[in-house]
Amino acid sequence: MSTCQTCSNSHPKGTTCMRRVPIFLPLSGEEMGEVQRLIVQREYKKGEFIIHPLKIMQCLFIINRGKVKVLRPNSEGKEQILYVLTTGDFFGEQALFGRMSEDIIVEALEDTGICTISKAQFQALLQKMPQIALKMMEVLALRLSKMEELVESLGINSVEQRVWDLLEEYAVKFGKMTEQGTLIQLPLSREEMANHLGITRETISRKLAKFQDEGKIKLIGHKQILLKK
Amino acid sequence: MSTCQTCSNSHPKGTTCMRRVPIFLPLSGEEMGEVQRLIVQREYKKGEFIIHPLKIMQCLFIINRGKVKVLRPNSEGKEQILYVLTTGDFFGEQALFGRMSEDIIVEALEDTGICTISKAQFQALLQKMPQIALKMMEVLALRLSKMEELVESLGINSVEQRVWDLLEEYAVKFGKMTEQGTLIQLPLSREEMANHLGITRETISRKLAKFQDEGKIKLIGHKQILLKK
DNA sequence: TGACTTTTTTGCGTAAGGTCACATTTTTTA
DNA sequence: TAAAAAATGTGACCTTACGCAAAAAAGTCA
Repeated sequence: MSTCQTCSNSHPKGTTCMRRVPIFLPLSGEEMGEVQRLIVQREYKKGEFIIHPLKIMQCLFIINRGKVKVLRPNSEGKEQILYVLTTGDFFGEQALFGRMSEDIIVEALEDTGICTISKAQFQALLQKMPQIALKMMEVLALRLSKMEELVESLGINSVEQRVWDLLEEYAVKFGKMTEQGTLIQLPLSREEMANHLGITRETISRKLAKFQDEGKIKLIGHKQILLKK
Repeated sequence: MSTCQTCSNSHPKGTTCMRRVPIFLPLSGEEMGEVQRLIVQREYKKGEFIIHPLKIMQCLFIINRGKVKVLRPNSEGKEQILYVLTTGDFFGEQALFGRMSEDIIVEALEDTGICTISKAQFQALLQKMPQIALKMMEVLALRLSKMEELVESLGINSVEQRVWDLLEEYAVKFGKMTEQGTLIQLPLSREEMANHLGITRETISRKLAKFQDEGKIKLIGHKQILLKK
């Protein structure tokens, strides 16, 4: 299922994954070493569940490599995708505050390496190194702001606008500049994108086809889109 | 427009508004007194803007009495209501982390008393009393969870379900138990509720009428709803 | 209390997205 | 590389909420 090893073992040269994690950036080298020893590294295969109602782990997860999707399923089998998280992002913070992370599911979108710290150890860490709490608060505030943006988009933008906004977001996060425009490596399938935007698979297909007809984008296979400039 | 006075002045008997504010609960009596001296109390009339793009104040706002709505307007004049906040809730935390609070508007829904602490002073406070940061982080995580719920609702629930969920939420927050059921004092107008749920004024009217026909609720004037048991 | 204003309700036609069924393309696997 | 599987695209039809307009109800103020 998943192998365990200390994070430092996997970086023999001493370059640690912690440098990529914003919430640990304010720490001194010595403090980082201390945190390092608490971290357990885990590996997840594409499609594997990292958090699942049937698989409860009370710890903080920090993505070292790869991508995950965070989603809430509803009773009728539909699912709302909340985030796509990648290197340096954390999740599982709900569990740290005693709140059961209700029905959140986190699934690996590709092979993913994750650092975990147990709830108890992380809470002790917060007491000892309050800088982490400050930084974490900042990241949470940012994520909140992001979620507020999504609410605005779901609430007042037209479907077409929502799809376009998503492309622009992905262009920034997953795009590479080329001569013809920005080439986006899509992290989600059509169905998953639809589940993020609160629409259906068919609708997103139609909107993308429309954008292509209008010359705004070029669909390349199913996993790439060229956003023309 | 708004009067200023230290919070302690408005509570001659020494009972301070701070006791109602979760993020200050972990503080000792002495620490509370210290924070108290940094607080400036302001009063806002119903309909007055507390945060507005044209009225930038870099501070943390804590509601002492009353209710406010937090909303994001879009370019076409529509507005998405994000939260209704009340006694003990805070807002304006975005500004504390250097992020411009883009286009957020906060407006008083009724006459409201608010405690404010300047950005600089609050940041110093966080350094000095890290318990506040821990508590604030917890509250932010809770609010994030709330926003995720709203996204789920906007994304996958039917309009009818959304309206019903809102009634149930208000029943908990603003309802009083009576013999016939829960009497809800609505904090928002039909239009505002619609702006929260991403639908139109007319649609929410129709759904409420339908619920009434089905015997689930009883509309009492425009500002009260009886949720029958 | 009565006139006035604001908010809400309701009817009706329309547009937009959902649903279903099936064709097509891409990706995966043998 | 070919066959199988998975994902995506497309057309026809249907449902639902929107938008406009006008009526009704509730709230407000002199």
